[in-house]
Amino acid sequence: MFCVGQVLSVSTIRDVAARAEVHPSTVSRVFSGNAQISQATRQRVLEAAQSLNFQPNAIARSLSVRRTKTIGVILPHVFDGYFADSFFPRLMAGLLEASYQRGYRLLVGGCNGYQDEHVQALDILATRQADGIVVTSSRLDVDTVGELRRHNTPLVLIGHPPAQHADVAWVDADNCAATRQVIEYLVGLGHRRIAYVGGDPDSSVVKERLEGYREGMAAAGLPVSEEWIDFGYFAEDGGYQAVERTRRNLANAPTAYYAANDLMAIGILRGLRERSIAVPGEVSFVGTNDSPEAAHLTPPLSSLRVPYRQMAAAAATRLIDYIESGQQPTGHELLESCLIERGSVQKLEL
Amino acid sequence: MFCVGQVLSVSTIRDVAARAEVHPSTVSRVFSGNAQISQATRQRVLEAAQSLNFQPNAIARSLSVRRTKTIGVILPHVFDGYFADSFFPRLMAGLLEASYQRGYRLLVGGCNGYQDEHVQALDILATRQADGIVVTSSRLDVDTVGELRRHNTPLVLIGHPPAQHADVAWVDADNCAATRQVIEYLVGLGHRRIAYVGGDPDSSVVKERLEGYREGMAAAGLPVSEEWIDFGYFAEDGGYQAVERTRRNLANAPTAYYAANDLMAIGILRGLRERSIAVPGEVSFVGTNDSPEAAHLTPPLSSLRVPYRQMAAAAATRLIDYIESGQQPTGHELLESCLIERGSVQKLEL
DNA sequence: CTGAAAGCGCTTACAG
DNA sequence: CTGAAAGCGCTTACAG
Repeated sequence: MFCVGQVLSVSTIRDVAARAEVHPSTVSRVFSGNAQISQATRQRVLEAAQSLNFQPNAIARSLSVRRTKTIGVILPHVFDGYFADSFFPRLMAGLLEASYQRGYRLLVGGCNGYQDEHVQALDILATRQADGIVVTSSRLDVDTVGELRRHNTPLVLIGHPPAQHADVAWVDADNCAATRQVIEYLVGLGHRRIAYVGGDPDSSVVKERLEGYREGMAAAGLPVSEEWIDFGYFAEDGGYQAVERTRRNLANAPTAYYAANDLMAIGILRGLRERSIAVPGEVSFVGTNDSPEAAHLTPPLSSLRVPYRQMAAAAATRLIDYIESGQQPTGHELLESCLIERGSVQKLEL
Repeated sequence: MFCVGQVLSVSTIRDVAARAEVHPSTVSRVFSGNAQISQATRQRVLEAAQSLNFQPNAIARSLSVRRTKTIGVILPHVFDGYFADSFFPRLMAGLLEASYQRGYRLLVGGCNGYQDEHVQALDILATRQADGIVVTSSRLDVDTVGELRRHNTPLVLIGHPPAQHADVAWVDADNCAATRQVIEYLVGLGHRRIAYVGGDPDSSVVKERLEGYREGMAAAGLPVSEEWIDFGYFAEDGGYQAVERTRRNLANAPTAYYAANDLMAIGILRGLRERSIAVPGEVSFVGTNDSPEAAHLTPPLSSLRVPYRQMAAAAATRLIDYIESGQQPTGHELLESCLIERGSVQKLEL
């Protein structure tokens, strides 16, 4: 075949060995780094390698050492909303940052729904394409963690583990506590009727936040009307509909909304506007994630900033630590969220 | 070592062979799919595999067939802005979608700047960790494409290739034509003094758009004042500063702005507001990317929607086609952008 | 349709 | 410090 330019590293360890007049194992030793090699032969080998444009084949090495320096992650590529949310880019940034630092790469696979997630993850692990996996979805209806643990696979979870897998390694934000603090903040501003608009009720974050909401209300001695609790499935339109559903009984209508993401908060804003409700004069609202759009809304959206990037970096670091120590990961980390105060919240005028 | 649960596929092809009482090569044949195997022995092998929880080791297979079913992509994880822009998630969604469909996975590596990009890419390829690579950045000051081509490596570029590599495979949006159309649209609404706010002038997209801008102005017979051309480096603050710089000479101030991303458009909006300039009454503006925030600004932002996801999917598909056909990729695709009209643009009242 | 053998390109205990 | 050998777990031309 006719080829222009030098083809990618066609040479192997034995070509280099021949040229440097040493045994292939010696070449291997200078490239795997640790072994004791005399300056002289190292020099010769390096020169030979140089001139042959040699780079060790990572796949061959992986087969030999049974390690790929790769960590896996599975993403539900069929859900458009997944990529629109600011969780995703921050997740990737954190994973990449930590992996790069440790000389690892990310093997990313798609999945066509939550059921497929552990299938894909297991495939990656069973076929030895990655050394471990970080799991991001913790849906209560799909036992991804259980499925993976059954196979005794290095895993760290971003998010809380389900109760039966409490001893798995995980890192998460303080969802319950942070939501509770938001509620307390709103209560402190005079709000008494506060709505909670969650995402998908089958996800554990949403439950944790709901719990924080209930705790906050209870701590303030406020009753919770079930009319104030709604699930917008993380979509703009879900937030919009939540307004409708939570304001059927006008006498009991909320004066403040907490939304589990900013997109729903935007939908809530739209719903309030359509009803000519002054924002934040009559009704305040707080979003979650501090997405790029938050600061630019009218009014600017107060939002609970969740440290996704740091969480992802911590998860990857933890996973790599465990991979390299050869132990099954355990233990956890809880990272603090932080409320960014902006114009969408106001003291309630009585 | 003490282990609970069944460990991940410890068995190999020869364990299965022993159990099924066939030769290992036969086991290999039933798993690699193509070979002719009698129903009877296939059955026996499958059962043996089942009971041993066998899954073929992909790394070993890769070493043997010299193919990983993995495509590489390098991301500049050190640039925060990269992950904030809507380009990134759409890129990933498209790459994943196409890869998944073809049974490929993505090997994602970080890079600590544009100079590092081809170093990382080359490393992935030279060490045979991926079968090909999709390159996303085309910076005019760093010859990533040239570096990769020199090594005769399967590559497809998302974006226009630099002139000296015109024959590389690429897919891109119609940046020049689309920008030109935006300008013509603004001209049609009566605007005569139109500003162009680009991103990083060292990136080729930005040049292409600038060219479209100049073409559009020229076609309308309008002069271009160099004061109207500014570069905001894709940052909100860059857009804000562009307002300042383009309005020093008030008599010559633009009545419309085109920004090469939405974030800069948001900065422009802020700059205009601070000067109490009515939007869109006095000044119109158009962004690019139709990011999630665009629709929710006040006024809602008109934006040029670039089909990043489709571009990425097309690039991955093209790359995989080429990998599987064993040829060096060539040819290209140009995908159409689409202007989403919203409230930030108005007919100029004279 | 199936077996036996050589090979993919490394690594690493074992000698010396 | 270096060599010789066996092995990592597959694949695939070559026979039959």
